[in-house]
Amino acid sequence: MAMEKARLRVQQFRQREQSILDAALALLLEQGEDKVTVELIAATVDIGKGTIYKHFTSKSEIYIRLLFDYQQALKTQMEEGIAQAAAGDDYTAPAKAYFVNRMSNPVRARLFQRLEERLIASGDEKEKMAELESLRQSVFKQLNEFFEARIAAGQLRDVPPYYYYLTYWALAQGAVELFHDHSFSAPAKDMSGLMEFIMDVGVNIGLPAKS
Amino acid sequence: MAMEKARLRVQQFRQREQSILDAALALLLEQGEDKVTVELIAATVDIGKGTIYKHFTSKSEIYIRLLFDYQQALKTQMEEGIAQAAAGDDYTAPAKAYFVNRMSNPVRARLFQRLEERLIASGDEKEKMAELESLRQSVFKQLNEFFEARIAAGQLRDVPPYYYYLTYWALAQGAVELFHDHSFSAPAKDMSGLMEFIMDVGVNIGLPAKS
Amino acid sequence: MAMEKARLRVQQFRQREQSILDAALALLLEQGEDKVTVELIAATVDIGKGTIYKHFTSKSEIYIRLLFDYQQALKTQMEEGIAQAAAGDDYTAPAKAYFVNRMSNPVRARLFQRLEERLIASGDEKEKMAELESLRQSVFKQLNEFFEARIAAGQLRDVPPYYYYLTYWALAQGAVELFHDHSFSAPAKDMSGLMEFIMDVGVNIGLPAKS
Amino acid sequence: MAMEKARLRVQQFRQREQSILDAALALLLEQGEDKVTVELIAATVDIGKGTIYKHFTSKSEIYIRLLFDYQQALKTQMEEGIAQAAAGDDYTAPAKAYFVNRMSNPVRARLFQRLEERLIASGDEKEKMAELESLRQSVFKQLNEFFEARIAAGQLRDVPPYYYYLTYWALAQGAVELFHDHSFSAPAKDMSGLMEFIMDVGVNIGLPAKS
DNA sequence: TATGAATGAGGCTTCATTCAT
DNA sequence: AATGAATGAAGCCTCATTCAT
Repeated sequence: MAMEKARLRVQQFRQREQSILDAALALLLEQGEDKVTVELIAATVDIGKGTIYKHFTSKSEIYIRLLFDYQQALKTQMEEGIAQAAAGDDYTAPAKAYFVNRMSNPVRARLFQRLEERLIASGDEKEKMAELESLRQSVFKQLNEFFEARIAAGQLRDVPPYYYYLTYWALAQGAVELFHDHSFSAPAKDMSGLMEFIMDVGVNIGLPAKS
Repeated sequence: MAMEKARLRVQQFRQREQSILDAALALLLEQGEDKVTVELIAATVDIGKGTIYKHFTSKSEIYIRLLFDYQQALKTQMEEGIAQAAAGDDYTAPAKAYFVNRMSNPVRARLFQRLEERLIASGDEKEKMAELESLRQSVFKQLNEFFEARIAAGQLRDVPPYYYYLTYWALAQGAVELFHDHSFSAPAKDMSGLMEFIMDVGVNIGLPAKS
Repeated sequence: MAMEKARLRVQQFRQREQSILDAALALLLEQGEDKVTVELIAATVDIGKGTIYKHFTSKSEIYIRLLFDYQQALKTQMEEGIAQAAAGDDYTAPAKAYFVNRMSNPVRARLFQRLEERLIASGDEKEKMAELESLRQSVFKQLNEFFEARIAAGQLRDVPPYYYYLTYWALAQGAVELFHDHSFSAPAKDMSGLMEFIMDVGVNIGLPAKS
Repeated sequence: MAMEKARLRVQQFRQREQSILDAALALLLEQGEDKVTVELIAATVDIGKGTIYKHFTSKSEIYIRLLFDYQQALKTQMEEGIAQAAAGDDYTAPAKAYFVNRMSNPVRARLFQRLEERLIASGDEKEKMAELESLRQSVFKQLNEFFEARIAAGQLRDVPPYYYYLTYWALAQGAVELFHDHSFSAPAKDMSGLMEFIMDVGVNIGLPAKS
């Protein structure tokens, strides 16, 4: 009975932690990094300022947690994409997985890019940032192997394998920026057509000429 | 005599204005947006902080001026590229012009991207921002015509013309980010090879299959 | 049976109280007044923060209890010293008792000095502080009588008796500070020799010229 | 004319700086270290909070400045005392100079003792603290020479010279504490008599037995 | 009774902008 | 016109104490 209560408490605590993270993310997406203060997050969750610091040691740590969660999800999706490509014959699966992840919420993709930079610039929490980095590197490694295999099989032009996924990264990142930038909403009313076009460019990179 | 003096004074005033802009840009490139304060700019130019406010009504206005100057230069280069393509037979000239401009100084490209967002987010100086926007739209219009002509000539796949230049924008913007992000410095030691690869992808977008 | 349980509980409660006091003192000595938070004390004793407030109404009260315990021990030692002086012929016993008490743990002596001041400054718990004061006054009274007797016996210069013990207090207190201050660790490598010298100065205060 | 104005400005700036220091010192003396906030200082001088930071980089720097000014004055007085002793035959001049300085304002003496500790504990401004230390060491050196000479002349017991001035320091410091501690105001109504008594103890330390 | 999550006043510091000289 | 001292809102973080469970 007492243990149940304790468990409940822990659960509530975790839920609140998640509320803070959710609120922080929502605010960041809506209002941008500069406008989001600890006080605002607290007010949004409807808790006291100090409570935030029971869950996170600093504002930076909130950001780190958000980054981790995002990176973790991305990694999972990428691995699924790679596995799918290895199993079947849809060689474009990793590329698509990446693109879909980034473009399913470009504002978010962009936000995390910014947050990470900011954390690196601030020099805070270097250890955590290193962990985050290793998470990413593990995905790179798998991509490297994937592209090496395709090059070896003569399915792609013979350039360093990272050319492929970094170009792809650039294209997706650029698409994210494109989507975000309001200047382009005027000419490009057909946003989803454009995104498909870009994705098509991406998945065909390095492929031998179509017949 | 008095008029000469006045003219001289006006000239000095203009020069000082340029010094402020130059110093601001240099500092922003070196130290990043967050570290550059009005005081720092003034100290760098070796003038009083108050003097800055004789030239610009706010810090934002300095940013706007920088953005204008950059956008103007970009426009000029793009127009040259388009003219070249119209005259000769290097259809890739506009694409290259754009890519070269962005990649010749990726840090700067990135900075301006950021500054513009920040200004938009802050809601300051909306009128000036609109002017900036119309500058960009004028380039878009020319690009639109250029690509429409090429599509009409059967040289490119028949998709809305803005697909081309926006995809190109995305690729270049992504390359800028790629260049900046330190995560990639590890895998990609051959940065210039990679950039060429990306540019190659860009200029070949929409071209019929190579033989 | 129920009574036994109750008694046991009371005993545990008392023990816990002592644990809190012990931990608080240890932490204060190790880390200094500023670094010791209620949370830290609770964590050290391995109890909840709230529990502390079942034993003490405030952080100040913990300090007060520590002061009391210390003052009580000091009083006992002083009374022994005075008794010894009254019985035998070692007239320096009270002085030595005091000095030994203070110097046996100068860090502690200093800490209590500080704590008391802080409490006075804060104006908290004035009643308790008055009690503490009366404890000290009772020692003063005995010392007064002791020195009066020695003056009457012509063994000491005829000045108000409190001159003696207050001067002695000052010397010991000064020695405590001296011991603490790192500026002096350089010149005074021979700390224990110095302390003996000071004690010697102390016990000889007011004595007739040596032959 | 312009230069005069500029000079006037600088002078006013300095005066304000001094006002801040004066106010800070006064508040520290009246209310104790814990109660003095940057905001309070600003309000006392009747300036904005931010203005403080035009004069000092941090709260710690204010404290450092106060410490320096005090230490400098003390040094000057000590050197005069030593010079006087060297010239004439009042060998007690240094001791008296020190005692007078400390006791002329015991609350202040105590405050500076505390401030210095606090700064050392915080680890802030280590360089400045080192300078302060060297200021003190220079006085020590002179005292060392003074006492060495007196020992060599057979005027004092042959113990390490620093025994003398450190014991003296301890006595004065203890007197400062004594003066401050309200517990003693009750028994010792004749405070100035007591202080004289203590000073007498001090200047006679190590002297051969009086005849 | 024991707990520890929640609180929020209060502290330090930064910096764009103003304004008197 | 040029200056730079002054301003104060706003941000992050700490910690003694309270209170619902």
